[in-house]
Amino acid sequence: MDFLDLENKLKKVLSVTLTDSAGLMFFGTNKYADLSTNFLFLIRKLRTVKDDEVLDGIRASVEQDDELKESISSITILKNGFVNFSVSNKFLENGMNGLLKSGGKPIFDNKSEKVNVEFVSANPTGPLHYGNARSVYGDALANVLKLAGYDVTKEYYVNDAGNQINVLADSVFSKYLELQNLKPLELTESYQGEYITDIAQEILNKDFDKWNSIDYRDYFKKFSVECVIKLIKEDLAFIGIKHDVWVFETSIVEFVPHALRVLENKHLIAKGKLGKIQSDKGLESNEDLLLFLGSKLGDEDRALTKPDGSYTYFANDIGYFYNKLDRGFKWLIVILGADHDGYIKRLYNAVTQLKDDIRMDIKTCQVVLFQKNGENIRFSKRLGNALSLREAVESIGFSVSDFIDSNSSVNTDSTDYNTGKDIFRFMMLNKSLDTHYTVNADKLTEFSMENPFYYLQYAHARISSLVNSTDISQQINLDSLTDSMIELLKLLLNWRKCIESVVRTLEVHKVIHFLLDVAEQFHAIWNEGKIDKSKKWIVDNLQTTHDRVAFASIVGKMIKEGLNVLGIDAYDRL
RNA sequence: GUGCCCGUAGCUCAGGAGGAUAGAGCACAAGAUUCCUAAUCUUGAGGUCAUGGGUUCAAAUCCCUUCGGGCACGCCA
Repeated sequence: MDFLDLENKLKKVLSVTLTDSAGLMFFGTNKYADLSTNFLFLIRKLRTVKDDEVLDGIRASVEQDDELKESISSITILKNGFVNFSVSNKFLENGMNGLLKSGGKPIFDNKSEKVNVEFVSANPTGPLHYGNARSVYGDALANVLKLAGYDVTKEYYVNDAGNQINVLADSVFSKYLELQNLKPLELTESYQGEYITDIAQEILNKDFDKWNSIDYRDYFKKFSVECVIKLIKEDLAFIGIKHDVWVFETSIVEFVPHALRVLENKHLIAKGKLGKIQSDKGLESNEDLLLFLGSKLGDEDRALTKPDGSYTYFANDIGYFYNKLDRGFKWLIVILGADHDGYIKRLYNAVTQLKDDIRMDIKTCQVVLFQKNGENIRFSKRLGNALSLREAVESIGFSVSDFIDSNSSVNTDSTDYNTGKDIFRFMMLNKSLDTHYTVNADKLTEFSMENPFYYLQYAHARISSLVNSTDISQQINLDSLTDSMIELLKLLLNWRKCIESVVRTLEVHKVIHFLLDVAEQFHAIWNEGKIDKSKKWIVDNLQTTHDRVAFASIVGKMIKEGLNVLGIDAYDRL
């Protein structure tokens, strides 16, 4: 039993007297109480009541439920109208020993619902760049959902069928010619960057001269995409991401007709003209196209075919999501870049029409702005001047190493950790996806050393040093804890509530903020012990010491579990 | 012009299914360690929550106006 359970139980009891429980809210541990509710405000709206009578009513309800009765020690109503609950020592002690048993891991029922989380899905035309930084959010979100009992699949969709793949193939081929001192292609559009040369060189090393004479494209496409995907996988591994499934656009086109048939049966497809033809791209003729009638769903009509009869990207996407549903997923989550914002509406409209009783959430991440010398940096993948994801991560890791080397009091064992990856993930997961986040490149060191990352790690390291020297049994007595420790315990009992909130809002950064709150209280308690010896974790009394250290171990495990869910290591030493 | 996101302390950002005196880190000022890791803690200063209206017992939070910034507005992907 923790605060999540307590709330749910109280909600059930209290909503009986309300016609509509939608507005019934609970406020977690605050300076007024362990748990508060706006119940009285709501009941006042329904009828004129006397506060005391409402209070008696609540007390009577609580009395009738054994668990509530045991968990709640007092209920009061303040003049301003909040109903405040205090929890009993029994609740705290039971909750604490529950946490001890579960080892910091929030326990949820197995929901066994299949969830697909698609993220990154960058076009396979080059290594990942800094703009893909926020993809770790999708990774962490998938982890949290897994923790909350869902059957989660992390997926990457590879757009290996579009025109930009032709551009990639041409770029590589052109470089391939150049390496042989032959005349390169004259391309209006091409990808630059070392990796293009690397790929071309690799083909050259294999002595594939024959491709000069016949249609080179198919071969160069296939080979180049393979190479680039390898690069992308390495980049992802570098920041701790591994997708469960990679789906190729070329492999799902067969599903497109099936998907379109479903929409057709719902009269959402028709032949027609869009009437918005630009005349400068050789598309003067306004031919009849297959259209998705988004106008029926609050959007605009969208083309499903091109004049040559082939499917548009949109049509292929519908086929792809049909395929996802075909694989049994009930909840589809997609993390897109802000530049795909205008695409969301049509995708959502089409996909949610494919099947009943599914849930779809499309989240966009706003751009991470990168500043150097006080100026914003713009990147272009085409020009090859993009700061790569890898460079960004390494630069963080290196600045940390530099600091460690120059500071003799620091234990250099920490170089065992992939600090760059960990800090990078922490930075990205610490902010809401909606925020327009600015990273100052000139202050990467500052970001490394002054950011809350180490604050949190330091708490974990301190706990590790305590726990290592003590054997921990299965039982902790509440009496052994100081008041501040009990306050911290109350916070810990909100852990599942935090996870539940992430599941509801899909906002992973709440996890870090929760952990930082925990660390803050922990550090404060630690320093109390410096002023008052009786408040230290390790004291003269053996039993007290055991109980306190055991409690600290819960805090440590929770921090570790929380960080691990986010794909970040918890450090035992700094 | 239209759509989405944002505007909270000097800076970077939390808080946002409405709720009690608006928070953190950095930067700034002053303190704390003979003893569990001072990468810590305590205290201080710093705010018209962009603006103007509306809904409500209650608005940083919800709705509308205006202003400012970001990202998009193809039969490309």
